Amino acid sequence: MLFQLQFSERLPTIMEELSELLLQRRRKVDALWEAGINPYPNDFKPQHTSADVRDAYGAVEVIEENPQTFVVAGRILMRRSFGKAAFVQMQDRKGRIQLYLKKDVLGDDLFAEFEDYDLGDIVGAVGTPFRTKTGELSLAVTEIRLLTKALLPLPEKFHGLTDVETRYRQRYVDLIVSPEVREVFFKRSRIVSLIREFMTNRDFLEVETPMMQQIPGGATAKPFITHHNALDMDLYLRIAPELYLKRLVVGGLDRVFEINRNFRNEGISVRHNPEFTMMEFYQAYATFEDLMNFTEELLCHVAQEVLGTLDFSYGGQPISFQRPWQRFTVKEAILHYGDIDAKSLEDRDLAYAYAQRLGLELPEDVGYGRLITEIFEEVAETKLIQPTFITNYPTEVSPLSRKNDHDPDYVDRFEFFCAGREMANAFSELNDPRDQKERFLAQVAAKAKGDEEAHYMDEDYIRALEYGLPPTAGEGIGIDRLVMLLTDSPSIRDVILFPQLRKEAK
RNA sequence: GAGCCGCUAGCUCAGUCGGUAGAGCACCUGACUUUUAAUCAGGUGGUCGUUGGUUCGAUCCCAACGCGGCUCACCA
Repeated sequence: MLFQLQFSERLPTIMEELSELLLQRRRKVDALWEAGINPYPNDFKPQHTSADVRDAYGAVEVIEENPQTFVVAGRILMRRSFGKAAFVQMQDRKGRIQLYLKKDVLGDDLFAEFEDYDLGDIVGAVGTPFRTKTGELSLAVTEIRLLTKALLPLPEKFHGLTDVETRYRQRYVDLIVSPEVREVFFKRSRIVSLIREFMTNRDFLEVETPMMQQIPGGATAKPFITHHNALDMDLYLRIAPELYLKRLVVGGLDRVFEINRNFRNEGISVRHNPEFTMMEFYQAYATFEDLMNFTEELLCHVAQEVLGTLDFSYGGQPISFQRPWQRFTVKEAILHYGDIDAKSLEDRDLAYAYAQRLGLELPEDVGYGRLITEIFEEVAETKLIQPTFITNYPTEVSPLSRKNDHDPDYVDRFEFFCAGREMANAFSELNDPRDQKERFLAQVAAKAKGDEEAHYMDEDYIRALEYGLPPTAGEGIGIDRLVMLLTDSPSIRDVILFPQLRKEAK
């Protein structure tokens, strides 16, 4: 086995057109094999991380004579050599630690081997902590070993990797050299964990529902289509889990949540990736008003834990999560941020004329509900910098929401905005199967008229409602956008490890 | 899908009013046993995104295309 591996590794390199720089590294690997050294061993077990060293000695000013020995492993990022000694900066999953190597400690042979290491190589080292003249905590290395040879050189140490295309395509390089990028994804993981913990503590059950659906439902969006060969059936990648989660509430799982991907076949922008992560949750016997309070509690908890404060900034704008958060109805927001009086806004034709002045291109027979929703999005959405709940959405644009008891033209729904973006959408659920069927039929009619994003009829969902969905409120929170907000990231691509790009140009 | 901007060494960037390119880092050689973007001396490294066009000559001017960024449209 070892022989085969060495044999294959030592086959003459196919003469690709490689620069001298790249050929040098390959020759080093050949030389290692020839010297009987495996450049890719897998028998070194690190017992500590850089954080263990910091935790144990970071606060110790004067380190005693016989400190603890640490066994660490990581990637070499920097080296400063002095002939018979060298400083090396090594990075592992917890951060960076400086290693100090001396020829008289390592011996001539091992030191010579070390001198052939390159930036980017992965090494294992044994050493004891000490402080350098300048006070930096370092490990005085007694043993070091090459664990993985790197064939490609790392980006420059000072400017790092700034080419955004390379950062997204080769995220592995970005993560190696950009501590602030690592930090964003550590925070993302922490945010998701906190949400999961918060939900679980409130007795919500985490579930997973189909990503591949025969009828894409639960949102107004264009789906991706795929095909199952054995069933010879087209399937849609889900645009939302909503209808499945509510089926579970029918089934008696009356507090459920799911954190997972949705897929929407739409444009890509700093706010949109074709696949994105949502948390959706449903709570029986709750109303959309309960969920406003719930949302405040959840997001304040997450912000406090992740940032240590409720006051932070996004893109240079101060944001305060201090409660209570402001609340407007759709119409109040239009009147507040737009340039139309209350009486005119109530008049469909005058409102339509206003929409035209705003440059909105709407069909002449557009319904009043959709009309004022479009006006709201145009005049108010980007101005909602501080956390804001918007309520009183028209029934026309809310085919899955419960009608308001006092005004059936509006539904018991809110959307949550912050930093000028929609972050969440929630409503008391429509659980009257006959009403739901009529709403679906209206959507089907709209689809027949060419509305690509109108909902499909879902007969099984109606059947589920006929068994009885308890009074329920549900909400979806955009995780990527929340992470953007809490990490001050200008683009959704900065919070998604592998954002969608076109195929790489040759 | 449209508009604008960008693409030069492994990385970060200069540059050529058209005469086939430079720097810093990295790498190689040498000096150096406490550095912090270590320092000092010398050196290697490029089909200037791709394909055409104009021209005696194109990395530079023009066109198309590719990829990326931003804005707009669609949307969460």
